Amino acid sequence: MSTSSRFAVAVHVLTLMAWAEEESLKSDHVAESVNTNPVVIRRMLCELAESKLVVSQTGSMGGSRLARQPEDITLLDIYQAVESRGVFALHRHPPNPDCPVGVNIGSVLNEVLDEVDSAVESVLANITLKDAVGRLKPCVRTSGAKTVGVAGMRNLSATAVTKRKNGKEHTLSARN
Amino acid sequence: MSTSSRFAVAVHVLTLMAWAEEESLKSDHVAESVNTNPVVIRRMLCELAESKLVVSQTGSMGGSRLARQPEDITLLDIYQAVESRGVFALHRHPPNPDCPVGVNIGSVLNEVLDEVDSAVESVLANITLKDAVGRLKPCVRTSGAKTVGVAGMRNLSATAVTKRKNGKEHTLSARN
DNA sequence: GCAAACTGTAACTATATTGGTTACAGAAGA
DNA sequence: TCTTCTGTAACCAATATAGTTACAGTTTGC
Repeated sequence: MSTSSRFAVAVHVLTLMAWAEEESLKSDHVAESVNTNPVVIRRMLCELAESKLVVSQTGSMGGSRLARQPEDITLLDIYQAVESRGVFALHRHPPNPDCPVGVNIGSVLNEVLDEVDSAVESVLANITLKDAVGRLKPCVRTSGAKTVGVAGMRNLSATAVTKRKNGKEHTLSARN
Repeated sequence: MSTSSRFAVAVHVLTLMAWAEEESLKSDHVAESVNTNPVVIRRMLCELAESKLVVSQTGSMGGSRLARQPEDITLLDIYQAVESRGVFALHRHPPNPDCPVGVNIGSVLNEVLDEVDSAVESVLANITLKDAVGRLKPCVRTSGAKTVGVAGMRNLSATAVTKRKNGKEHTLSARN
C-alpha cells in the first residue's frame, strides 16, 4: 500500500529526540541514525515544526528538539503531520456517472474508507512517544543516558554506517 | 499514503458483479463502469481469480462473475487479493545499527504497524459485498434489475463517459 | 472449418510520489 | 568574520501505478 516510509522515519526521528531528552539534535546526527541524507531529515523536521511537534534553531549550536513532552505527543499527531491522505485512495478518475453502480460506489467507498481511517487513528491516538521510548529494549537507556547514549553515538560515522547497496535485502522486514 | 486506487477499483468491480447477480460481465463492460481501460480490468480480474474471488471464461460469450455468493466475500478478502503490503512501510534503508534507537526502532514500529494492520483488517472483515450492494442508493436496484440495470448500461459508450482531461479536478473526493 | 467475440498477457509509455543529492542563502555563536 | 547550523530550491533516481497497443489462444455458433 503505502510506498512511503515517511511515518516510520518521523516516528524514528521523534523517538530519537524523546530519548535524547532536552538535548538539541543536529540534522546530521539524526540522519546518521536514520541512515539517510540530512536534507531528507531537515525537510521532515520542517513539516514536524509546522505541526508544532518540534522546534528548531538555526545557526551555530542550533538543532531541533521536541516542542512538548513525549507523553503529550501521540503517534496520531505524527501521522497527521506527515501523511496527509487517508489509508486508501479512491478512483484516479471518476467512475461512469451513467452506470448505476459507478454513480454510487464513491459514497459507499467513502463510508468504508472513513471507517478504516478512524480505526487507524484510534490505534495511533493511544500510543505516545513516551510509550515508544519505553518499548525500546530496556538495556538501551538505563542510567546516564545522555553521556552513554547520545554522546556515544557521535563518533560512528567513520565506522559502521550500513552501506546502501543491495537496498532490498537490507530492509527491516518483509513489509517492504 | 496509498497512491493507488487498486482497492477502490477492486471493490467497484466486484460490487458491479454482485449487483449483476449471475450474469457474466465482459471486461469492456466493467471498464466502462470504472472509466478505465479494459486491460487494467483484466489484469485486476486475473489477480481476483487467483484469490478465488471471481471465475473467468475465455472465448466468445465469455466474461467474469463472482466465484462465491456476495455474502461470502468480505472487503478483507478483496484487500488481501489486491493490496499485498501493510498500511505503512518501514524504512527504505535499515537504520543505523550502532545507534541505540536505530537498532531498536524497527521492532517498536513493527509492533505498532501490526496493531494498525489488525485494526484495518477487522473493519474490512466485517463488511461483505452484499453489504456494499445494499449501501448503494436504494433506487438503484428495485425490480427487474437485470434488464433495467446491467443491460441498460450497455449503450453508454458514445454518450457520457467522462473525458479524462483535468484528472485532478474530477476525482471523487478530497482524498486524492 | 471459420469468423467473431472474448480473455490472458507482454511490452511499452506516461505519470506521480518519494527519496537522495548538491548547492547555497541566511541565522547565530565564538 | 569564521564556523556551524537550518531552510530551501533545484534537480535526478527509483519505484509503483495506470494507460495503451498488440496479439496469441479459447470458445461459440454458423
